[in-house]
Amino acid sequence: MKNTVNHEKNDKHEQILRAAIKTFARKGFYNTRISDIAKEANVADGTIYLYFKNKDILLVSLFEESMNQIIQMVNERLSSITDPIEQLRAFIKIHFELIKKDKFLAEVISVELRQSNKFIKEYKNIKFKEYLNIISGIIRDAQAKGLVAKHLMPGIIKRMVFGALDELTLIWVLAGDSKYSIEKLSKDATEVLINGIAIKK
Amino acid sequence: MKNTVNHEKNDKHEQILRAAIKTFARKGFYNTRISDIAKEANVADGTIYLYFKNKDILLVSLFEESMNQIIQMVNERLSSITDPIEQLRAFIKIHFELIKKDKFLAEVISVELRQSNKFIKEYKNIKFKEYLNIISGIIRDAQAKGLVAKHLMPGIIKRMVFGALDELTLIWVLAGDSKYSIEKLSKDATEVLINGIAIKK
DNA sequence: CAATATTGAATGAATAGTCATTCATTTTAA
DNA sequence: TTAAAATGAATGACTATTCATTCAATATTG
Repeated sequence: MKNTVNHEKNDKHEQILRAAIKTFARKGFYNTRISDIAKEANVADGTIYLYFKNKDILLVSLFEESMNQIIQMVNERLSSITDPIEQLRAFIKIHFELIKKDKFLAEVISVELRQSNKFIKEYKNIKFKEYLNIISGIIRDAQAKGLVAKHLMPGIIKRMVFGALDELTLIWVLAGDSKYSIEKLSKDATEVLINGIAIKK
Repeated sequence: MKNTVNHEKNDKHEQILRAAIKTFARKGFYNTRISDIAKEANVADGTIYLYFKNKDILLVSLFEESMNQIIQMVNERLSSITDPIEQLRAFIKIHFELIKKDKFLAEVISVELRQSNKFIKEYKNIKFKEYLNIISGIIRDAQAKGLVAKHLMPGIIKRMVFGALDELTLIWVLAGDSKYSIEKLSKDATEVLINGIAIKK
């Protein structure tokens, strides 16, 4: 018997996730019907429940699986850099690259994350914390090397950095007009954040 | 006839708004039932519809009326300051003061604003833009006075500043533990943002 | 090699609830 | 007394989830 087609990574799971991302991005989690996702994915409503326990879990899976990929790729790219300030620069660069690569996903994460963190029971969003901790790790490293003032708290700085980047993400994904290019956003963000955090020479 | 009680700013209107803020903060807009708000406000479900056209409008009114007050108070406080860098410093200070004063409102605005901006039809949220434009106004003024680099775009900077402050707001209102005090958040935010934006002397 | 049986993925109509909004009725107060 | 305000039960629309059924693909059998 030849290798059967079905031995490759199950198509439907991915197909439904992509449809969910696209639909949540367009209409938001609460305004999206399971039937909307089913239609977008070209499957029956019931099929979705063969792959995801319920609508909440669909959103959670979407976060988890996406954050996993993002974290892995960020860590990979940062691992070849030793200077923490350069790492922060790279982090910002990668953040915007990812947004540009998957606008729908960026929109879902940016718009739905807060709601989800707060309202989906049992969901602690470890993966999101892990993403934020990449930033605080860089800051701590920089402080150890005397590149960032010791009195700034990494737990606060990571949130400021994320907040600033996330807000810029939002204007880019929500603006129909591309008033600001990703490149300009990335450039200004890098300049302000590095200037703000690093000790001037 | 003496001034009747009803001639003062209608009690029920305010009563319902406060109940809505409290309930939206606790459960989020989509998970809040009109009956929840009614119960919190000690009125009947139907009474809410005498004061607000529907649930969406209730949220919109909440934003509008709150932002009006906030904008007025910020403008008042900034008007006595001439140095734009000092204005930015004051803006951040006031932002955190307001959060401390009304935690529920801060939470609703921070968590629901994105959703609402995107999904409530017809609602352009002029008031929120007005708030952001206070920041860009300060930046433009600072640029004119040579205190901020000309190549930074005020439309981008205002969003970075807001994003950073808003994310810090979020950790404060969502964290049961007060891991970071408002004062520390305010202090670190001010330092990083001013350092990031202002030209060093 | 058929013919038949088994499997389980996929379907989508039906269910079972939920909740925003309405409005006939009651209460308030001038 | 009467107009306005308030009430809350009833309505009607909406939708997440279920599950009996279908059917294509694979396995079994003679």
